[in-house]
Amino acid sequence: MKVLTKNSDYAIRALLALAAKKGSYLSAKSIATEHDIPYQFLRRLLQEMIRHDLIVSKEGAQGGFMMKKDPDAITVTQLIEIFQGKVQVSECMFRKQICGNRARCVLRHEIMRIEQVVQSEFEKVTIGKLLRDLESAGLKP
Amino acid sequence: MKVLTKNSDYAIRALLALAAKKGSYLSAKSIATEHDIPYQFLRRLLQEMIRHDLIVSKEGAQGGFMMKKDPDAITVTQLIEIFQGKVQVSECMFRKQICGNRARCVLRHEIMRIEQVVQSEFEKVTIGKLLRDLESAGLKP
DNA sequence: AAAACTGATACTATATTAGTATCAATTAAA
DNA sequence: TTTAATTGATACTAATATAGTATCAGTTTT
Repeated sequence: MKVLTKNSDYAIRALLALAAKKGSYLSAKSIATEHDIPYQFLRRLLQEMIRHDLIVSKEGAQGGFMMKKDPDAITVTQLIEIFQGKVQVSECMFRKQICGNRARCVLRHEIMRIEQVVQSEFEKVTIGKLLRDLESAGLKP
Repeated sequence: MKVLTKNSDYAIRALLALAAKKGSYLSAKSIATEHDIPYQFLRRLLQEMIRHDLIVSKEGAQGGFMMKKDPDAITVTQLIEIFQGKVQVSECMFRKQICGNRARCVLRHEIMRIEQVVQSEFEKVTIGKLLRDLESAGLKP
């Protein structure tokens, strides 16, 4: 079971790069080569992040992408939701015979509790936090 | 992001059925029809669970499957590991440029911490617990 | 005008998940 | 002792998700 797919993985890395160069434009190409992310793949991810208002772009030569949203306000949960869909333990694990009536389904509570825990753990991790962790270790993203 | 696939979902439901009828054999067919699980699919899951010593089988007419391991000793984590592989947040999210040296990678700690939380949450949920929850709600699995 | 870019979108490849089919061997019961 | 009900083993197909590639039009700087 893999929690983060390449989508989210690459997106996080690209955001770290942009957050580190806050205020200036980075081209998709430079991010792709520096972080070893497939170029066209990355471009799609960047565009998706524009649609979600995390970053902005500038077209043309010397153009590129720049951070828009506060890195501390971007959580891993959000990125997972964008690129892998909302975290859900099971669509409804207890259907039909077992759970004809959802309201009565005690198991749903258990499952939903775990969903909450997983989500809240990922919510603690923001791009800003990851960046500071990296910097305090003397690594640049 | 879907945490439980059909594999695990069906396996859990089958185990609940077996745990409820502890001591007697239930055929794959009866479990499949009662719980609306595709018959041949279920058979493969049951065989996999035999290999992992969770249940035993008896061949021939009136044969079937029976609980072997204590339901309280079967965690959802184990089932996820059997049917979806070990829980891992990312293979190694921070490779190459960022993390040429794994030991130095502070982010790995963050990621591994979340892995631990996710796993331990699922470890709290055993088949035994789920069964009792169901029963105390007046539902039979 | 050319080069360096993004926007949009279509396409292919690979892996995972889900489900089906088949045949041999075993056991209980008619 | 034959038949029906079952598991064991395994091969196969279908659907979906993930990963990656390609192309062309439009924009901006040089």
